[in-house]
Amino acid sequence: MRIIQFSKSTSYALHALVRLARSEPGVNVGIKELSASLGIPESYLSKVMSKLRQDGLVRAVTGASGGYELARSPEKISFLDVIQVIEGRQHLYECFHTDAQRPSKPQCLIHQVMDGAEERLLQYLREHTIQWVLDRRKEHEPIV
Amino acid sequence: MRIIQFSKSTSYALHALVRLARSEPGVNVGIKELSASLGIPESYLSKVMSKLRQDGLVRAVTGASGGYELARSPEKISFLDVIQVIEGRQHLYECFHTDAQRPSKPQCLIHQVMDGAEERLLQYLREHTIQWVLDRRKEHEPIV
DNA sequence: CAATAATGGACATTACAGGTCTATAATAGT
DNA sequence: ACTATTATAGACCTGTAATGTCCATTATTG
Repeated sequence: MRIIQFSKSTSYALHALVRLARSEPGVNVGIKELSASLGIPESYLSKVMSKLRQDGLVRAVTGASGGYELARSPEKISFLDVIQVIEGRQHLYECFHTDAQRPSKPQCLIHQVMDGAEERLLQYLREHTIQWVLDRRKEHEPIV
Repeated sequence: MRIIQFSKSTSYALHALVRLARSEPGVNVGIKELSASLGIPESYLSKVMSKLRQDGLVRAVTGASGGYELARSPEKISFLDVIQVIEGRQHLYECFHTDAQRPSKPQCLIHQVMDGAEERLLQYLREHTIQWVLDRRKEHEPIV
């Protein structure tokens, strides 16, 4: 049965963004340094970073001494932002009979419950940002 | 990237359970009737029902005039129960570096956020049961 | 014994996650 | 201008999971 779990790419993206948020502003971090410090395959991480750039979460500079930096401040990048870029914006649940039988008719009750559950999930992810991680990070021993 | 969405099987299972909950107690509903009334391929639905039986959500009787019935009352079957049977009990998130580098060490902060989000989701699914659907069903026109 | 019905296994198909490699374009330093 | 550096986009490969079908077996009722 389908694995209901965020992809590795999401994990990669989140860690990369925290890493970028920790570097001096205005300093580009190259894919080599990024992948080495996080332990992620370089060629694959570059795909993920490309996607983050296309969706406006990071800026990229090509050429010597180029690299990546955050496109906006860490408190403006929520977990939900990152997840939606990587995983897409599909809903958590789709009734097997949607589209076919009811074009935008009132949802069935099962569907309503699932949408309610999704909203709880999204709300929490919306409320937590990269900055949240940075703040907590100062307190404990620096895990990530 | 991996689709973060419940499988069709989960949708099948939820609809089937609501259907069983609506039938007279003590009456077995056969796979033919079940699949016909829901519009689900019979051979595939039987797989799903088998799984529900193995995990104790329904009882099955083989042989003539056999079929399925709920193993316990609808208010004791939560959405979470069903989902965990079908999708498994994996966590919504796994850091790409778990196991390998930190055997049961304190989670990284990203992990903590994701676990928090998961808990909100699970809580909502735990609070909504098959009976919840039956109750609401009486009010509106019977959608599902 | 015969008809009915669930079970379990094998199997086919499709899609996608994860990953690699390469050619191309852009940039900084010499 | 040349060269080294770096991101980008594309093609390609592999394994695995979701969906679904089919069949042989087992169990139950009449």
